Amino acid sequence: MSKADNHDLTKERLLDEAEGLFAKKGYDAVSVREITNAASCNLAAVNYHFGNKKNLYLEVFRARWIPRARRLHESFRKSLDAEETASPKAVARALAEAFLVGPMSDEERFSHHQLMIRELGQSTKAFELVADEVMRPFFKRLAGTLQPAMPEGLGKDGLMLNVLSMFAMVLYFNFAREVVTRVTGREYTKAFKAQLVEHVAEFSLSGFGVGEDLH
Amino acid sequence: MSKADNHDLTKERLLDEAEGLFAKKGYDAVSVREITNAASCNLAAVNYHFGNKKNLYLEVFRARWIPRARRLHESFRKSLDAEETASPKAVARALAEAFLVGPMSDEERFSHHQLMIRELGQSTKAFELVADEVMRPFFKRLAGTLQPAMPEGLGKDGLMLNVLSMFAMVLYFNFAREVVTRVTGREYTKAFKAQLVEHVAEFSLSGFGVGEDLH
DNA sequence: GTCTATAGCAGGATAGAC
DNA sequence: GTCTATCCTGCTATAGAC
Repeated sequence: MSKADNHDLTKERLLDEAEGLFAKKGYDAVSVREITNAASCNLAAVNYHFGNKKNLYLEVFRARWIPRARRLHESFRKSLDAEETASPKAVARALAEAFLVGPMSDEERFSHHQLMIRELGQSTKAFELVADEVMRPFFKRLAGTLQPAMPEGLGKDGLMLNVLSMFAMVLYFNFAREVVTRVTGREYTKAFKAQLVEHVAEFSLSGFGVGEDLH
Repeated sequence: MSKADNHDLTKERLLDEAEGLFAKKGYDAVSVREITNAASCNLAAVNYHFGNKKNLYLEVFRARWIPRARRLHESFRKSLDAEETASPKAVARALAEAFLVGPMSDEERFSHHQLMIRELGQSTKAFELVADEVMRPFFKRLAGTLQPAMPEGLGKDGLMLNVLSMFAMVLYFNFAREVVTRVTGREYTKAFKAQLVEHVAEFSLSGFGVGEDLH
């Protein structure tokens, strides 16, 4: 293995482990020692590769979170293009599918949404990044796609509130698993996730008030 | 002022300040020094009154969060009883109203939901408390209220998913204010909050699929 | 009950050998 | 690039004066 390879590998491992730990426990609850242990490298590696802990956190967003969000949005777009028309029905289903089942593993999806949630409340630098580079464009585009099919008289605000509500659901069902499981008695099996997709798609579709049934 | 008064006041101030700070920054990001400074008392006060930091956190939930949640649920119940029948329409509106405007100040509501969000992801002792003593009973009862009015063929699971979806919205609009503001361009004024209540009520009502219009 | 002082430890960061 | 050794800051928690 060349030095460059090793260099990259260490850095990548650090990013991977850091993301998992930050997602699970939050920035302040994770120590640099914990991260470097998990990545099987030395304590000094974080400072060498990223300067400091805060910067590692930011880099997790830049190098991992944002690209994944982009992949997620692409996956959503693709399954949408497969349909003939971008009916609200198709949009609702494609979005639910992408976020609740989507192109990533359960672990990855959980980390992804945990990190998002942790940032949504605060106003950190990572939040700015996520909000401006990913969320805002995504919501705008989603609103644009849905707009032609929305009922008359629904203003720009109303449209965006519909989009946000739909997003609120996928977010909740991803990150509040514990509560969902406790209240419904259901584990996140394949069958239950399919049911969730169905539910979110139907619920949002009706919520849009377009008077169209999913079935 | 008697000693007992002072004792209580210090303890109460500690709980108040601790809740605000924990909500804003998260457990690990807040130091005991920060809390005692905010409460204008001595560093040792936390250990004297609560034993240790972790226990203060738990006590914030026991003495502040849970009672407030109960008040919130009562306020919801009351505005529901004022209506003639517990139609889905009335339920949706009352719930949105209670959680988005409700009986508390903006600051208080923000703290309340931030703390909830922070716990939803983890599986801490505070979460157990919140989930078992407050959320589960509330959701069950809500489901019971809605059940008679739900469409035929909607199973127990489907009903609970409806309840959870509705809750997901009020949660999101309360804690993701920054994003909502950035995306809609709207601040959380009285008018906008009224619009949010309207939206959540309408969206959920349609989402329930009961084929009834809010107006 | 409230304070000061401090013990005791874990954290982030760095210097310098290899 | 990676490691060890170490500095220093800031934390929780407690002992003991008042």
